Formats: sequence, structure tokens, C-alpha cells
Amino acid sequence: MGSSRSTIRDVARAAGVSVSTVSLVLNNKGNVSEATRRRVLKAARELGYVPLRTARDLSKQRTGNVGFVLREDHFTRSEPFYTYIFLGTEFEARLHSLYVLLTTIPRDYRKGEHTPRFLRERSVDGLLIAGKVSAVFLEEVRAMKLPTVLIDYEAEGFPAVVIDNQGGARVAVEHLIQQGHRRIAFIGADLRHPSIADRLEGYRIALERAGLSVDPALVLVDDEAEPTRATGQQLGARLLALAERPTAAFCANDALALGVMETLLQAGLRVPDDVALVGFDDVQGATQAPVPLTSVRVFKEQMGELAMRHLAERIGPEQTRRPYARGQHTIVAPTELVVRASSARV
Amino acid sequence: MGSSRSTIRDVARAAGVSVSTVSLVLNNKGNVSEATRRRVLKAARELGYVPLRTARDLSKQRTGNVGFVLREDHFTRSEPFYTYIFLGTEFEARLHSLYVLLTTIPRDYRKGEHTPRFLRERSVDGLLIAGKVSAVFLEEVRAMKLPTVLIDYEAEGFPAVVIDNQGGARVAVEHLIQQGHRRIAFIGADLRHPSIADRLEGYRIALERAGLSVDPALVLVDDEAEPTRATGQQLGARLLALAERPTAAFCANDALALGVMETLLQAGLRVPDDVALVGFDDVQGATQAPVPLTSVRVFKEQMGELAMRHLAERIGPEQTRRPYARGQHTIVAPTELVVRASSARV
DNA sequence: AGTGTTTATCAAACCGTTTTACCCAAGGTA
DNA sequence: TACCTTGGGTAAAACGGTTTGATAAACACT
Repeated sequence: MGSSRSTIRDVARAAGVSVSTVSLVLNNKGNVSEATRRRVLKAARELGYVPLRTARDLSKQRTGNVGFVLREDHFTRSEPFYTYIFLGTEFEARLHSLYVLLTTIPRDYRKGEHTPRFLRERSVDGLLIAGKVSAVFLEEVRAMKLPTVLIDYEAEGFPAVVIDNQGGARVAVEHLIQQGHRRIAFIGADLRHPSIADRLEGYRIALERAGLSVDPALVLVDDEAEPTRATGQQLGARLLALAERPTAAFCANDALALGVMETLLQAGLRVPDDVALVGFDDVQGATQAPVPLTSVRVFKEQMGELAMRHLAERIGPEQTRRPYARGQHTIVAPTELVVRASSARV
Repeated sequence: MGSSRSTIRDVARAAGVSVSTVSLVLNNKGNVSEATRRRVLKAARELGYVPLRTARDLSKQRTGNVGFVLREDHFTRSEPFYTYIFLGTEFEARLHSLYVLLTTIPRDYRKGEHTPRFLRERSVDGLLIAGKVSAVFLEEVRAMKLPTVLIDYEAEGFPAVVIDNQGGARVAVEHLIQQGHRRIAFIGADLRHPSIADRLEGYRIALERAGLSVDPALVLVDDEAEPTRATGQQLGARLLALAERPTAAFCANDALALGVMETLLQAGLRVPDDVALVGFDDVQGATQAPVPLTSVRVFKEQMGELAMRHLAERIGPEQTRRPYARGQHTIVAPTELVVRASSARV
């Protein structure tokens, strides 16, 4: 009936050694003869021994948890972008024997009021923050001196894992150029968001490298709007109204691109024949669009993995916490262009 | 500089009492005079004392965690149904001082291979399972004798929190009847899914109560398909082909309803004038449909809360674990009809 | 005054690990 | 032979709480 789980003492008794020896074996530490090591491992296996986390963590002076924070509106939006990132962190966490505590914070974060519980209770060894969050929150985190890694966002003093926005955009636009396009529009929203600004920069670089000039009239941006489908529809209308219409458009994200596409199709234009379109993010809806959308794919799980790995390195084991090495701070996750019908050869 | 966090001993010293007394005060236990109680609380506050979770949990012989398991494809689908449920559990967990460990399992779960880590390591006190999962997994869980609550799914021997599918469907159909409709179709998919079967049953009951007979020709079901938008489009076509067309349709979920709507509109019919539509779930897309969709709203966060509360009761404190009381097992979460344009008065 | 009962408090044991400091025997060196 | 090392092992001290059992003081009742 040996119902309740077995402890390290049981293993020690079964193997005929001391508790400390068992611990040493199980943690690959100290000098243990091959013979004893085997006896211990055998006993542990036979008893189905699994160390108790709470005991181990208490002893090791750590919590064994990391927090994953993102804005609620980001988490619940229909494109599961951050959900995939979370899954990536969860996957990598296993390799470091960490548990991930996921929590959301409101868009308009107020200090004490919304502080995640695990921060108040100090029951995480490190923190992952996904997406743009309130500066107030970042301040609070900074003050806690907790190892932290940002994902898909950047802020002074924090290491981060970000999309290669500029590179991805460049490749996308180079693709359009290669398809023979010369008049290529940029469709964007709020440029204060670093990702969008970087994508615009990638657009510029691609044009310049190809010896094409950047026509300001073709940079269609609504600086007050979010990069949504609705915004895309409006910008699509502006594109239609242009005196000299471009033959292609690179959109800062897929939502915008799908909005533009909708407007164009409704106006009777054809994609890609009249206007070719390329988006960014490769969301689920990209394949199901009326004209499947060429887009820049982002490896979301991979970003989560990279962030978690980086965080785990910072956390331990054994105050390995190296001094901040400026420049090694930001990890850039690669992208990939996925070509579909919306940019087929002219 | 008192850098490292303060312990219960610091508080005891500051308040001039023993460690045990501090513990008693902080847990509202035993007899403590009002004077000492205040001294202790004051000291704790001034030192910013927060009990260390690992220590507390080790001592209390619990882990302080509960697991939240759902299928990966459910988690990452674009309608954030389970995401909201998760948020509900997270919210309620705070009240019980529990942490929620979220993990996904694959659709085709294989025993040892995919077992969630926290189950192997036995580092949860209880388990929440959301949505349909592999029977193999449920077996494994059953064998662990871990307090468990299912959400939006049912299985023999497990308590569950489920949507009031039948009641919600009934109210939806009663609404259509009240609008003057007499020929009302049912649109559904795989009836093996209990929710869909229950919604069909609610449809039947509403008709019968109103003295209307159930016309088998109006029950449009594709038993081999998933309840998706695409399926809705096909069923919409079948509806159009009907000799005597119904004036309204109740759809087993919003995805189906939106598919039907698309087909109807493309065929030149008008909603609700020619055919009124009602869905179920009240997904995000319901408001943004060409004709905003009347739907049965499900309180997802609330379902999460209910499940977590129930689980917390089962877990403890103090072996409160009452013997299973059959009948108290299933908690039915209420629904609410949200009327929009798709079912406006005829 | 003596005897139970209740109230308020505390010392010590305990939870299951890791880690430290120490020990002993064997081998190597001067 | 006397004196280090070193390899292999252990007992005991953390880690920071909770809970139990004992105790002293205050109170109530004959």
C-alpha cells in the first residue's frame, strides 16, 4: 500500500547510503564511486522517486518559477500571436526545470493596484514580458532587480528578443522589386511603435539598394490609428485616390494588408494584377483571404524559446549572472518570406 | 540596505513575540490577544513581510499550484474561448492563493510521452481540464487520484462546469418564435459532441413547448464535419435548396451561423428579412458580421471562476474533501441571449 | 484556599531537500 | 616513518515556514 510518495530518505535506506549521497548522485555533484552511483539510481528508479519541488526550491533558495506577463487585450485578441510565444517559452522551460506563471495586466496599468501577484509575493526567479506594456509597469519591474527579458518589445536597460522587422521588410520589398514593380507603396499605422518604424526603414533600405527613390506620396501612414483591418481599409481608399497609382504595396502587417485588399477588390481592382500586396506576420487569416496573402512569417514559438533560454542563463545556475554585456542584449529572431498569390509574378 | 527579504523571524523580533505567534496571527488561527495581534501586524507591515511560498508550501504539505490543461489546437485557435476561461481561473485562483500552471497537450495524446510535466513531478494539488481531450489522458488523470474539474466537457466520474447548452438554445429559439417565426431550421455539425446535441435538444423543446412540430427536413446537420464557417456555408446551400424555405435558422454555433449568413447574402437574400439567424457562443466576430449576429452569450470567465472555486473546495483546506455527492457534480453556467440585427422583428 | 478551566504564549519538532564541514582510509611524497 | 593529498562518504546545519504540546497566568467556582 506504500501510498504516499517516497522521499529521499527512502531511497537512501534502500540503497544503503546516506541521504547526502543520494542528493549528490541525483545532482551529479561531488565524488561518488561508480558502484554507489548505480545502486542509488537503481533504488530511486524502483521507488519511483521524484524530488519534491517545494523542498528542493526552499533549499536552493529559488522559486523554480518564471513569470510571463502580457497585456490582457493582447492575449485575448483573435490572432494568437502571443499565445504561440507563450507556448514556446513553456516548451523551453521544461529544459530548465522551470514553471511558467502566465498572467495578464490591463492596458492602463496602475502601480500597486495591478501588480501581478507573483511579483508581490516574489515567487518568481525571473520575468518575461511580451508585447508593449505600460511604462509604469516597466519601471516597477526595473526597481525589483529581477532578471527580465522582453519579447517583441524594447526598452532601455532590458534585454529583448525581437522580430527582425527591418530585415523581413527588406526581403519583402526586394521580392516585389524582383517581380518587376517600381512604384511600391508603404502602408502603415502608428509609427511610434518600434516594429512599424523598423518595417518602414526596411522598406526604405530595399528601395535605395535597388537604386529606386522613396516617393513620400507613396508612404501612406495613419499616425493616430492602430494597425488594424479597419485602418487598412481607409488607407486602401487613400491609395485608390492617388493620382499615379502604385503597382504594389508593402503593408506593415497582415491586418492592414487584408483591409487594403478588401477595399481594392470592392473597387473592382484585381490583386495582384492591378496591385500586388505583401503583408507581415503571416497570420492565420493570410491563407484564407480572397486572394491568399504573401507575407513575412515570424517564428513565434522560436521567439519564446530564445527568450526563455536567455532568461534561464541570466537566472542561474550559481550566480552565473554575468555583468550586462551591452550589444549582446538584443536577440533578433529571423523571419521568412512566404510567397502566395497576392504577389504573383506580373 | 536591508537588502534581502525579511523572514518571519525578523517580524517576531520586531514585535517582541515568538515565531509561532506571528504565524498564528498571519493565519488567523489560535487565540491571540488583540494587543499582540496588532503589534505583529504592524511589525509585518513595516518590514514589508511576505511569507515565502516555497517554505509555506513545504510546511503545509501542498504545492500551491493547480494545473490547467487544454488541447493545443484549442488554445491557438483564433476565437479565444479557452483563453477567457483561463483568465477566469487565474482570477479566482488569487482568492485561494493558488498559482495556475497552464500547459497544452496534443490532440492525439499518447500516454507517457505527452504527460504534462507537473503531473509527472506531482507538483499540483489539483487539475482543471478545459475542452474535449483524449480519453487516454483522462484515464491517466483518473489513476492519479488528483482532484480534478472539467470545463466545457463531461466525462464519467469527473465533476464539470458546462455551458447551459440546452437552456441557451431554448431561449434562442423561443426568441425566434416570439418574433413570429414558425418555420425555423436547425443548423448543426457533428452531433457526437455533447454541446451540439444539447443545443439540438433545446431547439426541440422550444418548438414543442410552443406547440410547433419538429420538421426533420429543417434539421440540417453534417455529422461528419466540424462546426466551422466552411461547414456553415455548405449547410447554407442546403437550406437554400429547400423546397419550402424556412424564415429563420438557429445555428449550433456562431461559426456555422456566419457561414450560413455568407451563403445567404451571396445568394442575394436578406438577413433578417428573408431569413433570420441566431448563433451560439457570441464570438468576437458576431458583432462585426455584415449583419450583426444575434447570439447566445457564454460567460467564459465566469465558467473558469466556477471551476476554480469548485476545485479549491475539493483541494482543501484540511481534508474537507467530502465524499462525492452525485448530482452536485455538474455545475451549469448560465447563458444570455444577445439580440442584434440578424433577428430583428419581422 | 484549592481546584479546574480557559486564554495567551512559546519552544521545539517537522516538512524534504541541498550544502557544508568534517572524517577516514588509501596513496603519494619527503 | 611522518606528513600531506585525495577520493568517497556522512552527520548535521541550513532553508523559512506551520503545527503540536507544554506551560504559565488569569479566571471561575466550590
